[in-house]
Amino acid sequence: MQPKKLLRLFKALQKKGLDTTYQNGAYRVALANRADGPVAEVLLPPDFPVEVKALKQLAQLAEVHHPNGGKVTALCATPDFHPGDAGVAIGSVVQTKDMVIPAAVGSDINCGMRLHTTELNLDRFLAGKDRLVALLRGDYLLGSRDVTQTAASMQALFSEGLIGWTSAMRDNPSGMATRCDFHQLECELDRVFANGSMAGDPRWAPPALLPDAGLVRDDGLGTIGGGNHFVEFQVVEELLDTRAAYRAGIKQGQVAFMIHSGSRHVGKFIGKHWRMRAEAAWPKGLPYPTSRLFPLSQADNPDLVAAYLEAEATAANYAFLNRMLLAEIMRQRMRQVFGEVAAPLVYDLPHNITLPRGDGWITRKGACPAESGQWVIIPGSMGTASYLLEGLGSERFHASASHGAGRARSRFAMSRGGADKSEAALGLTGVTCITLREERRIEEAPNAYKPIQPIIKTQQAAGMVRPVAKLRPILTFKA
DNA sequence: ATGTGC
Repeated sequence: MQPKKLLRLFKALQKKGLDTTYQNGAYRVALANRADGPVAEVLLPPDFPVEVKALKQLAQLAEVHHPNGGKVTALCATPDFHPGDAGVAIGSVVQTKDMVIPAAVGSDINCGMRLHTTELNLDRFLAGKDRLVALLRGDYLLGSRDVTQTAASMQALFSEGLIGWTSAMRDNPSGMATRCDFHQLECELDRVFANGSMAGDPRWAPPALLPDAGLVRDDGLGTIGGGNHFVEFQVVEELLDTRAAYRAGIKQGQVAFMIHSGSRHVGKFIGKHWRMRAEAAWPKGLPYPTSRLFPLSQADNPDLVAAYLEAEATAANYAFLNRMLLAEIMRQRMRQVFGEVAAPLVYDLPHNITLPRGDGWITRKGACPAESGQWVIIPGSMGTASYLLEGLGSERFHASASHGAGRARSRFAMSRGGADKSEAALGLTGVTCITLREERRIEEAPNAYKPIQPIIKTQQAAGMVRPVAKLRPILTFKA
């Protein structure tokens, strides 16, 4: 969208009675029609496209409140902001007091990023690339991974996350876990957000994953998933903050790998269950919110709020293990091809999660936590650079940052008949992407996404993040 | 996001 058109949109919002001003690179919108209503900061690079639908969804989110107590106290939108399917835009950060909104996270609970460096340089990597691809193609795309485990270790995972799972698995490993280096995994727990271990409970997990006896064959763990999720080899192209890079253990010219995935069907199950629960818990006799975004109120039912957060944590724990196992598959195959190559974890973080902050909660949907000193990982599309950054804890943006470039064109727009599907038009020139289905390459092509550079620059200028390293893609796997 | 739907 051109700036003029964007301006017209904000003028239209003003006409609706919304107080709208432009201050220091962000549109500041007072979104609720009341004096104490929340203000939304919408950070956009100059001349940047944004969909009206996404802004309408943000305005809708601002209006969520519970008649028995609970309201939205502030919102912001990151520059990769785009419309979401479930009525909540991707790139929404919402601060709530005395309530939580299950729909604000949605189904992709603890979708997030994981970054590893490796000891390999580009030449050594390229020499083994074909063998590695042959092995990984089977692991990632054909379903041959083996993460069979006991119901007890699944329970430990759901209730205690990675700490629970590693201690349950290390003395009696099964499946691919027999080849895991548990000492390494435990040493790396402090490089996972919240140690990858949140307070969950197996009672919220899909029952099929928790049989009374015998082994669990779960077909979700160690899988990439669809959409923008990927596993990718990259090379560290440029260090933008050498001191921070040293702390992260990342060196120029190194081959690295990055993982973007979430809680798969577990998050879908838990997310859907709790959107329905929140609807059922809405006070009888009162009109439904037209947005159908139902909050859970602390004053109305504190146990239900606690149970929801526990359920979200249960799915989050599963996502942490999913990304850890995707990385383990990578390490195990790299050992097969290159011998004993170290591939240490830099960081693993969620960008789809509810967390306590101040005297309320922050729900980020497609936005990274970026508290002061926290690592932030922002992926580009499969043809463009990804970044490691450091959070600066900007209060104006609720210590948050974007989670990617943001979609510019829908999957349908990319794949429909008549669309130019040449490599040049897709922006795929020089990109090696391994997919099971050709349509994924088209739907997820670089030109389906907005440019990453202005998104990073704008957030840097706004004082949200400091870039540490730029990573260029070499080889992408997409399911 | 989801072995799904435009």
